[in-house]
This record gives sequence, structure tokens and C-alpha cells, in this order.
Amino acid sequence: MAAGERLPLAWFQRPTPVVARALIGCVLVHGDRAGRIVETEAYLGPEDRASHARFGPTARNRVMFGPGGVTYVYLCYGIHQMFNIVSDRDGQAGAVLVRAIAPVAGLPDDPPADPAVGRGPGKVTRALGLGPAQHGRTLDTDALHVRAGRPGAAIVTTARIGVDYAGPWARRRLRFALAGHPAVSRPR
DNA sequence: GTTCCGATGCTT
DNA sequence: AGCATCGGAACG
Repeated sequence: MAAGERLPLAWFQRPTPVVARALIGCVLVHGDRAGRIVETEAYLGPEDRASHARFGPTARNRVMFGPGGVTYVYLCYGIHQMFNIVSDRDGQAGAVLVRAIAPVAGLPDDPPADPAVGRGPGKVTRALGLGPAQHGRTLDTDALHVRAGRPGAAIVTTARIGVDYAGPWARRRLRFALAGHPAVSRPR
């Protein structure tokens, strides 16, 4: 898949950790705003004690159990919108949280882009204008889609952030980030 | 540098 | 009650 091409829905319908890693370097486009994805986390099915899918399908997480390529947006801590991309095949729950983006276009301060604008999942949605209206939509429209990045970038994997309650699952290396990128949030 | 905490509202 | 957060204040 050449850099810049729009990813087809089938691209997302692969195992969640594969999708989470492959999304690093890709560009998320929402209307006239866009950001290069530099940090993601994979959330798996009911077996993953850190995943919203751990309680089975509910009103909130229902789309996680459907086919990949659909958005999953929810409110966290009463304040922040979280933007996820559903992954894996229909019936196999999974989603990828977009935790950080590097500004590409249309962000609040254009060229001398401040990396902090897209650092952290709550900042991602603020920067791109993503919210409840974008929940449950397929990522195959002009208004909302993902474009392929260049393969071969150096990617680091770590434990996921903020899921210490999840026992052994908290230690799984399901967070992916562009090595050393200034927009990547927090630790190593 | 660290740790703590309030804001704020939906989910289980 | 418990969060897949953030920014600011307080403290070493």
C-alpha cells in the first residue's frame, strides 16, 4: 500500500495488535484537518481485562464487536473524547486507541506546529474536532478516513498507559509509538 | 523532578 | 464507585 493512499476497510480487519502497529505513521483525516498517527494502543476482546470489551457487548462498546474500519468514540473522565478505530473481523472484538498525532494540516496554529497539540488522546480529538458525532462511522469517506504512511519507521512497544487495574494485562506490550517523536505522550 | 488533586459525566 | 485524561498546584 503506497504512502498517501486511502486505506480500505479490509485493511483494518486484521488482528488488533497488527493494526495498532501498522497505523503508526499513517495520516488520520477529518474534514480539512489531519494528523500523522505517532502513538496507538491495542485493546483486545473480552479476555483483555483492560479493554472495554471485557464486559461483553454493551450500548457503549457495541461497535468493538463489529467489523474493523469503524470509529469508536467515547467520553472519558467526563471531559475528554477518546477516538478509537475498530479492528479485526466481524465478531472478534478489538479497537485501537489513537493516543497522539503529529500536526499535518488545519490544526489551530498551522506551520510552526506545537507537538503538544496532539500529545495525549484527549488532545488528539480536540485537535481534529472529533466527538460523539463521529462515533460508529466507517472510515471510508472523504470527510473521515486514514491514509497510508511510509513503512519501515522505528517503532517502540511498551505497556499501555492508565490500565494498572488490569492485572497481567496491564503489562502486555500493546502500546506502539514512533521512537523518539516529540508528540508521543509520557514515558518510555 | 515528583505527586496530588479537581473537573466532570457516563458506565457498570 | 470507577474510570483507556489533563493541567495546574504543591512539594522536595
